[in-house]
Amino acid sequence: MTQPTTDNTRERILDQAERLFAVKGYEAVSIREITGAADSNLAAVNYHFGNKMNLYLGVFHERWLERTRRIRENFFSQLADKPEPTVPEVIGAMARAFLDGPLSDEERLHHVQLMQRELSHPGDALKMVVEEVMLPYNQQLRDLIRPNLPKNTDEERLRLCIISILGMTLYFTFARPAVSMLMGHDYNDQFKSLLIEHITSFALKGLTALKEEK
Amino acid sequence: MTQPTTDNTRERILDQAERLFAVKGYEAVSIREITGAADSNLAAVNYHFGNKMNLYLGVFHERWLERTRRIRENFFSQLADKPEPTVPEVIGAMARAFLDGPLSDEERLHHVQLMQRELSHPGDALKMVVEEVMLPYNQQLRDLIRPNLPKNTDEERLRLCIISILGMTLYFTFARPAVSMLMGHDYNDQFKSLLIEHITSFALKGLTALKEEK
DNA sequence: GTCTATAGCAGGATAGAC
DNA sequence: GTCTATCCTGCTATAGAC
Repeated sequence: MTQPTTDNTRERILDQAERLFAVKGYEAVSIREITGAADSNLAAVNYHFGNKMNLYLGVFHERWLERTRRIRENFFSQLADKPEPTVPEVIGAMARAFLDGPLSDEERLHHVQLMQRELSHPGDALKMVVEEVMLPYNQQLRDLIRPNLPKNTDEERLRLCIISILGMTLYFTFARPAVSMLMGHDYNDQFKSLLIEHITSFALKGLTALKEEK
Repeated sequence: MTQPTTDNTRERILDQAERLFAVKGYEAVSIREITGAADSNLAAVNYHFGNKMNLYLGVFHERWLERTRRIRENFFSQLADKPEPTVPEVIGAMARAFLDGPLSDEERLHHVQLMQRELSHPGDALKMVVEEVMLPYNQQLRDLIRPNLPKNTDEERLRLCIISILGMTLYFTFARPAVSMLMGHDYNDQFKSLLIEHITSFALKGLTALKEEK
């Protein structure tokens, strides 16, 4: 009675596929493993998605994209009552949305890992990731920050700054095992707060480099 | 006559394995593909390395590690005539060593891609990468920078800054396709110079966040 | 829409000749 | 050290019963 009898199988497959693709990577995961974890039949993937690659793209279109929407909503809701947010407010909201936002720790990790794979080993989903998510999000961040910068700020340098800030934030997420080893402790709530604080202050100062162009 | 008749096959396999593992990832590459590209026999991998995973680890031990050594040497040689380098000199040398150092563009990309894979999808080589390379390199950077910071600088915050700077630099290397799309142009020499300049100034300013702890 | 069965193939690994 | 031949496993994908 909980579900209106609609395709539960398809959803379970998408859930498990996202998790497994994120953790192990596309080639390392077999359809057998996915359907096994989803408690469905081996043939279900081919029935619902045609083939394995299509399932992978389906994960991006039907799961990953929806998550980015939630992250972005969280980001904007933090700024909702601020018609003209300051730079630290913008950066802080961004870092919080990514590191402590609406996703569970596991979701967040999988989300960034999937993105990460496409960025460093471009595949069929990269174009979508960049054009539908990264480009618009980068632009929105620029537009929010630019009013607080000198009028003659170089557009190209501003873009580099935004990429740096996002790159830094992503890095702290996907390289979590390495960061833990380097810092000598786990990703608990206290450490996440420290990270958000660090990213905000580091990026805020970093942006001041824009004010001193010759 | 060029080579003293020693195991040329083994070396060719390592070369091609590194390239292919970096470009496609461990699971996506077959032994057949590697030995084919290396102009050697299918059985050569098993003869020289025992199995596929051992070849992968061999790539890290016999190729990847050697490259990090060259990058580090390049870094130190830039600072050789400066007994007490300033912060921008240290950061600039680091960025140059990574983005425009002793490696060819292709080598550099493969090098960072391999590292990237281990960081975001931890495997058998991660421990080695972190313990033998990242930990000591992070520490060396800290030791070079600390003398230029206030005495009471928080060690943990300094660590986070170093990780941020390296993360940013790595990001600009491995996410090259995405960065190109976001910036609207290619990675030519001019753009690399701009990147080095950007990283140096952004990181220099970012570090000033350490001076204002309450 | 779900399942079984199986085709058809590619993969890692090894044995044994040279 | 190199090569061929081969084993065996596991994969994707599909056909066809239910």
